[in-house]
Amino acid sequence: MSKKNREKDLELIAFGITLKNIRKEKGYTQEQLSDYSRIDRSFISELENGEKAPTLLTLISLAKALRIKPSMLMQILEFELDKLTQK
Amino acid sequence: MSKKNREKDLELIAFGITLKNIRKEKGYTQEQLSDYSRIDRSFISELENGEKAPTLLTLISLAKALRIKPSMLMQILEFELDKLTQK
DNA sequence: GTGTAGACTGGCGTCGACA
DNA sequence: TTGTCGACGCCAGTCTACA
Repeated sequence: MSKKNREKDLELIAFGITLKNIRKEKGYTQEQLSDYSRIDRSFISELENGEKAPTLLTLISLAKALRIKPSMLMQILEFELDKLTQK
Repeated sequence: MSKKNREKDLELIAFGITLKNIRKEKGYTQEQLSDYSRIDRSFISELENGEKAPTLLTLISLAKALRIKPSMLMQILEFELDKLTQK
């Protein structure tokens, strides 16, 4: 549809917030998470800022590295998304 | 690396099974799900057969079309994945 | 420790068609 | 109704580098 005004998707913003929060709770740096998940650090940075959309496999890799279930990650994402859409 | 005989990822197989099961439970055809989610029908077919990996946005679109929470979809995926890895 | 930019490769996702 | 095929655009994801 109207992709002219490329504003970032709220889902990606919510995912970024979720990822960053969990990472910090676990006390990891982006670089450590990159090592554990084998996802490029610069890409993790972009994910946390809601600039890119991960694939399912990337999502699962990150969840594993964070020792959290993907479904739990999605639950938190939904929670963050609610907060964003209520504003 | 370089697996000549590209065996499919178990995660994608599990996702495909999950997607197909939920779709059938809702009584949708691939074409109907395609209309609701605005994902190409041929791509949905490939997803159900574990041949492709969806992005997070595609995953959420499909979940919405199926009137199920993404976190619930992931829970079922984890269940199916357990069944696959136990064999 | 993080954000970003550029260049690059592979694969996500679309479209049309046919069994 | 679904699987698959070919063609293709665009973006996921990598890598290097710098503030």
